[in-house]
Amino acid sequence: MLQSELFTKTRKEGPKDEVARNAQLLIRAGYIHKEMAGVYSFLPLGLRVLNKIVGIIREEMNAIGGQELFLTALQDPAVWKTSGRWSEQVVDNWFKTEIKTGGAAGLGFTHEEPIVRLMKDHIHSYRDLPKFIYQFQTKFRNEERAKSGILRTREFLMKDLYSFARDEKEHAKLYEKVKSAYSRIFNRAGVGRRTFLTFASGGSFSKYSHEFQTVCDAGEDTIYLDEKKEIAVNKEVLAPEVLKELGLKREGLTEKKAVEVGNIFSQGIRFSEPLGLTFKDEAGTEKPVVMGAYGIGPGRLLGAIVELLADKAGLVWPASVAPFQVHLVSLASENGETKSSADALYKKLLDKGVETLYDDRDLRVGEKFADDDLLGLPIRLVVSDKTAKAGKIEFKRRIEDKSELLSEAEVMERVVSL
RNA sequence: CGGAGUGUAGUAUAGUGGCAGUAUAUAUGCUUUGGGAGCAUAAGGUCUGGGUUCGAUUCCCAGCACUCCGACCA
Repeated sequence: MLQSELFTKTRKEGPKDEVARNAQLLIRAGYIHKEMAGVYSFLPLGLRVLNKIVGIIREEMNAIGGQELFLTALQDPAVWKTSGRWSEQVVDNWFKTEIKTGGAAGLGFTHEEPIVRLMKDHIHSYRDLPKFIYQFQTKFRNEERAKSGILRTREFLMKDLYSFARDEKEHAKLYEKVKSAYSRIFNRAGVGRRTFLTFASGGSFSKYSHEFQTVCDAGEDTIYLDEKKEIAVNKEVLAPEVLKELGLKREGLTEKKAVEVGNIFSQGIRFSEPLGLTFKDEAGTEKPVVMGAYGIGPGRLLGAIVELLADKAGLVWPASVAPFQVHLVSLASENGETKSSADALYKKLLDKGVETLYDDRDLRVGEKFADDDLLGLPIRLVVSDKTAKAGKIEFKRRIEDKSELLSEAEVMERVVSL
């Protein structure tokens, strides 16, 4: 894409109404726009990152047999009344609204109720199980306090996966599958080294749930991490008997702030029973389906990546989620020979399928490089009179300080293999 | 929901009970081109409503918005 045509502008200074580093940088770089407290729009660059993250999650969900669907954001009160979760006393962060012709609708904060009701039409026999069903859907939560930039918002995209199993034993297998899929997702998204499986409170149907916590100072959660075993315990369940059960020693744990980028939990028959999602087993006995629910917030994960990897100069994206792989920066004046060779290189990169943002703007070097650092694309290629004279192209990685002069063939080889 | 704070130009910031300033961004012209250069000109602003006052952007009250700390987070 031509940067001269990109409608978003970078800013030298961050907004005064944000403190969180993720929002500061993402707004400065033109990736997101704040609509209201806790409500953010994604602009072209931000949307590209978000879609990359969604793509990774989708691949891993499909790899374990997940089937994608798209439920509605508007929720029918009836099914929520059946489960008991329409009540403000039970769930206090609903956004509710009225239907013109009478009645009400809620904006979904999760989707167990509608998916269970939906699955009743399709699951009748043990032959119909097990199943993994998932979606990417905007969730609405009327948080009393939005904070931490895009890490905790009132409207956000969520990948929610639901598992349906015949019994606890089968459920346990599904649960483990998701656990490993999640590890792959966070590895691929570039935060794997600092993201840890964390034991958290499980609710009424299992002793623990599991969270995936990315350690960084911006995190809202406090976890106790065993760096060697690479597992952690959420502060909410930290107790001597828990540590004993998990084989952890208090002395071996360090307290860390972390962002909950994913969670997985067993739900047993909490929803299938009241809503009547049952199947007949081999003996013809009617049984409630055993469920699990598994969430990842792609937007929050995006924010966590920023928090974890960004530096003083700006954003830093792993290649797997970067909006473009290459930032081609032309330092040539308009309509010269050097400009032509930069244009030609851009075309070659596109022909090779290399996602390239081409800074073809007629600006001074300082501003161009400052923008380059801020935008955080993995590789910067510079074409200038200097490089043209040497018959080379300057190659620099965002995470390194050094740059090197390479031939076009060498450059192509490196960027195509990304 | 409890506590604290802040609202001045697109953005970021000064300042004052009496004509509201700077930087940056924007527009135009000239100069300039390896780390946000320079000169000139132009356009652009006191959150909303009430009160005190001859006069309020400034003081007071309310509202709204935003931020931070805490509580909450299925």
